[in-house]
Amino acid sequence: MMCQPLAYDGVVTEPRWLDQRQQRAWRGHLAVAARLQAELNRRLQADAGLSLADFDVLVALSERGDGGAPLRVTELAEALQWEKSRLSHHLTRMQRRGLVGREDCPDDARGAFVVLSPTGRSAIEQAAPAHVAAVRELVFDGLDDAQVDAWAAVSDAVLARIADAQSAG
Amino acid sequence: MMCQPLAYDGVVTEPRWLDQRQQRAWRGHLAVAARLQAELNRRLQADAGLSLADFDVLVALSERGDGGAPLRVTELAEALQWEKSRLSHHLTRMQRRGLVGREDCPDDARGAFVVLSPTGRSAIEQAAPAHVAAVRELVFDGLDDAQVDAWAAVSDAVLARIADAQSAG
DNA sequence: CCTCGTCAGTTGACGTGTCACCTACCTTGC
DNA sequence: GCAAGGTAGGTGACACGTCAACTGACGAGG
Repeated sequence: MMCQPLAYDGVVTEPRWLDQRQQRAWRGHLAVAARLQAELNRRLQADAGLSLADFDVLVALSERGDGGAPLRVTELAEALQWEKSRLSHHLTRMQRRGLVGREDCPDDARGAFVVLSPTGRSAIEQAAPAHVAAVRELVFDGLDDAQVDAWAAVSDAVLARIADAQSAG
Repeated sequence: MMCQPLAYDGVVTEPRWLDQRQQRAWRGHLAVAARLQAELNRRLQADAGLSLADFDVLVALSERGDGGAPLRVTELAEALQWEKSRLSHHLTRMQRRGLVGREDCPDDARGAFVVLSPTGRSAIEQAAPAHVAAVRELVFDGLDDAQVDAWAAVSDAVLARIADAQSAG
């Protein structure tokens, strides 16, 4: 990841790169994306020994609860919007650390279930409150409702354009 | 990086995670950060053989121009807001591909200059227009001026809180 | 029942990022 | 001039992501 605020003026002059206002927003977004991720990751690592990726996997698993049907790898990948390959690698690492387990799927011999281990469950339960607090502290405590709505609208607009580009591409 | 839209409701109930509006904004931000980075990276890779990280390094170098004093590694790290270790690794990889070179620094025998090779210069000059176009297409063509300003304001507010948190330790 | 296309999931190679640590050099104070 | 501490930069180990290729199982058509 992770690119950084740069003006680009040295290499891009025609057609004009971005106007002043756009450049400010763009650099802001890049900086926020990079630092927020770094800071949240660092805190989560420091006080729970988890990465953001671990956290997301564990949250997705714990949301099914013990009662529900166990999650298939592909379902989990869908929920996380991850590539299957990335998830497979990550599950291998998490399995090595005892956070999750894999189980055979009786209905489809190709398939596999992913299950939350007791260790994984207690890790996520311990980690979540501090993570939530960090997001509040670093992000939402500094924004009013109107800003939050405006931000969401921007995100929706950008996501729509990305989706368009990909379906057209 | 890159975490994904998740509700977290299963693990976080008290104090209440985020309200509806905050959750929408948060998930939006995470999705935008992840997909925009992925899409821009993919395009840059596909049509110029560069990663976003390569691009940023090359832009920073090319902004000094041939006339200016060559960049010290630490200066470059500062400009990019990268850790020195990360930059050192990345320069090694880029050097292997012939995009940049390192030169001894006469004033300080510990130091090193980073220089843009002809290959690197032509790579960045070729890559920049399409990258700019992609940012326009995916981001700014879908936003009006008010949205762009609002977005920048949100970024500034979040960055300020992150900076506060870090200086407070 | 067999085969051909597809699907679930894994693997290996490789580029990337971080942390901890190291070396070589500079600088300051004596 | 020299010891002590700081600085510039690099290195190795390891976690993470992506791409392409692979294995084995499913499932529809003949």
